[in-house]
Amino acid sequence: MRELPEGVASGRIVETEAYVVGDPAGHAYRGVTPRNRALFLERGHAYVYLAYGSSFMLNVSSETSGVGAGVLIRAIEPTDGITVMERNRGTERLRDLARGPGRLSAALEIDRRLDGIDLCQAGPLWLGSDGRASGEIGQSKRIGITRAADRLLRFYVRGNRFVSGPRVLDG
DNA sequence: AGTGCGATTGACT
DNA sequence: GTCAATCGCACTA
Repeated sequence: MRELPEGVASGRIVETEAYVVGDPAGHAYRGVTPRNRALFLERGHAYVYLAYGSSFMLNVSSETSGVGAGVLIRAIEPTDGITVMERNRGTERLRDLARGPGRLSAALEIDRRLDGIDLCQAGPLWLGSDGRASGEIGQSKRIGITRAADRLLRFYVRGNRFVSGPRVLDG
């Protein structure tokens, strides 16, 4: 859920990637730095960084305080605040609003200012559950990385059209 | 202080 | 399908 002056924008998370403890592909692999410090916060905090000079990536810290690991949120299925997201993305194509981590951040106006916030309590950005089943979960290799590229740490709602990249086959 | 490189995207052939 | 833009940051010296 993203709380903005112009209203609430939110959606269901349909695609994630895990960057686990001891993972050479993870930003926490080489220890704490100014950029990745939020990965070492208690699970449920936001780690936001800029990739390729233009795209913000939203992650959720996933271990206890002092241990670095996180989950990258790669896509959401938009449910509320569609108009706001359309304006932020410069398109009215629903499927393109938040399919991909950079697009998701653009749609929800996520940037470094949200780095380190607690996503488990109400605020400018937070996570909630509507109690509904998410659907069948597929598993695959992570997208766009070179190290530890064969690990099956990407998870997505199988067949969901708001998932970026492969969404049917495992592996 | 300088350098190389991405957890991507959008434009283009 | 291919490819360049773009810049903060981690790494080397």
